[in-house]
This record gives sequence, C-alpha cells and structure tokens, in this order.
Amino acid sequence: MDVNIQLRPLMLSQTVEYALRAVVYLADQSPTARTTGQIAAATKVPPAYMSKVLQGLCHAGILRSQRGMGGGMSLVHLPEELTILDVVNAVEPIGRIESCPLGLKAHGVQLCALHRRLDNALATVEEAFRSTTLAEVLADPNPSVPLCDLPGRAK
Amino acid sequence: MDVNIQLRPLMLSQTVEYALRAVVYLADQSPTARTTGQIAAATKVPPAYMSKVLQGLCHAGILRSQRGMGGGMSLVHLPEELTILDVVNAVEPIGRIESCPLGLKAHGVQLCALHRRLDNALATVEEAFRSTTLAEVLADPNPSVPLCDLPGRAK
DNA sequence: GCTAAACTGGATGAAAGCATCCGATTATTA
DNA sequence: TAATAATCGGATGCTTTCATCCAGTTTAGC
Repeated sequence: MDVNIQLRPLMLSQTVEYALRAVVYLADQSPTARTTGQIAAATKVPPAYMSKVLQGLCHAGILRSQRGMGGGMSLVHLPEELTILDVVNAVEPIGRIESCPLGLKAHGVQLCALHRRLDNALATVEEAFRSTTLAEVLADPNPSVPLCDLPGRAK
Repeated sequence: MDVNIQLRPLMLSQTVEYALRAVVYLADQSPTARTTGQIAAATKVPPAYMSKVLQGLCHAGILRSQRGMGGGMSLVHLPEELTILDVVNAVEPIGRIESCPLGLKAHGVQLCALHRRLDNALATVEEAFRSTTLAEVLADPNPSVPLCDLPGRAK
C-alpha cells in the first residue's frame, strides 16, 4: 500500500496506527460488527495484515470476534469507555523508563537527569492518550472526519 | 550486551538512546575529545555499534572527529547550545504528522481528530526536547549522575 | 446436511533496525 | 620513515517488524 509510506516513524509504530484506525472505524459503526475486509478497506490497511492486528486486539480484550456468516469484529466496550491508551497498550505498551537503562545499581528507582527527562516526555504522551476516549475523537467538531475522504459523516 | 534489553520500546529507539548517552558523556568531558572505545565503555554500548552511531552524529554536524593518535570525538557546539532535540533529530527525526497518513485529499493540511491528537502528543515531546540543553541535564541537582554508577561526579 | 461467509493461526518472506567484523585511511609521535 | 593510534566505511548476519498466503474451523442460512 503506497498510502502508508512514512520514513522512520519514531514514536508511533505502523501497527499502532493501524490499530487506532480500526478502532476508530468500529467505534463509529458501534455497536454493529464489521468484517476484517470492511475494516481494512475503510482504513486503507493491507487486509491480510489488518487481520493480524485485529486478532491482537481480540486477544487483548478490546474487540470481540464472531465467526461465520454475518460475523465480524465489534468493540467490547462503549466508545465512551475506551481510550486511545487502551488501544495503544493492547498493541504495544508505551515503554516508560522504570529503571536505569544502563543497569547502574546506584540509580535504582531514581533515574538520572537524562532518563528522568525522557520518561517525563513519555508520561506526557501516556497521559494525553489516557484522557482521550474514542467517543471524544468521533465527536470532535473537525471538518476532516476520521477515515472519511469527504467532508461530513460517512453514511 | 545484556544491559540494554528492553521489550518493544515504543517511542524511543535504541539508537536514539545510545546517541543521547554518547552526547551526554561528551558534554560532560567537553571540550576534551574521547575515543569511540572510551565512549562505548562509559555508556555501556556495544563498541562496534557505537562507532556507527557516532559516525552518524558526525555527518549530522553534532560531533567532530579527529583521526590518528590522540584523536577521538568531541562536541561541535557548547553543551549550553545543544538540545536533546538536536541529537534526536540528527539520528531519527521525530515523525510529526504533517498530512493525513491515509492520503485522504479532503484532509489536506487539516488533520482529522485522531491524527490531530496523535500529532499534538508528538509536538509536546518535541517541545520538551527542544527546551532542554545538554548543559541543563548535566547541571541537574540529581543524586544519580548520568552514566556514573557512583553518587557524585565522575573523575 | 450443504454451502457460503467469515475468523484462526501457522508458515513464509521482505524490509528495517541492531550489531559485528575487518581492511583501508589518516594522523601523531618517535 | 616507521610504528602506532584512531576513525572510516563496506560487507555481513541476526532479530524484529511489516506483510502475505493458505489451509483449517466456525457459523448462518437454506
């Protein structure tokens, strides 16, 4: 998919981006279930890979899957009760710096000035993600609607 | 090196971590030049790989190299004039979201609610890194001194 | 029961990141 | 000029991430 090119994506992995797209789409369609094919098409993600990402979200308890005709994927929780952080952590938890990466015993719990600052930045991101629900994302009064190429809500 | 194990490091790559360690060390020793071997030992990074990281920092204009006896690596700028963001960007620029990752033309410059929030988080990190100089990191009144296993400044 | 729709999960492959090795080059010192 | 110390950069390999494929299983509907 030439749509997803992005050079050296420091901070956010491609898989996290895909997972967020899928969840936003399902939140918008909630509580209706959608097939992996529908999700992949709406989010412009390679279908075979999206299938794997969705499996991961199922195992993490974010999505529920229903096999067979009329089946598909749907959210386990309400969009109001699901945060961006929930989704990110389900795919690839934010790697907060818990102890000195060099293994220096003297640093123990007390991080040095460098790692303290790095971890503070991560904490800021974590908090921003924790305080945003999927419902808020969908309700945002923004002319650009997530996943929708045309102004205005999808049908 | 068993010291650098870290599962799925969302947000900060190993190479960025290594580069920051090296620059902190050199800032502490500034303006004296240190060999790649000395830098690798002090930062507990595999010497052969640190060599590559340092080469990258040289090409980016962060470090200056001097070959031959008595040579080594040294900072091009003063620690007071070098920010964490300078180093991060030299190795792997923070991937700010400039335009819709799905390539939706309707979104153009105006990001949707999802990507707007993701980019805001990245902007926060970028700003935190931009506003911190290496001199500030070294001057931090923290009992844990960067790269030093014992309390107190290295000799 | 049969068939079509849909997820499941293992195997596989391509690309990027992480890491190592080594010969070539440059510079200092004696 | 010779020896030594140090970076430079190409080749290589391993691991993780990203991505694809396909046979197997479950379910709905007829």
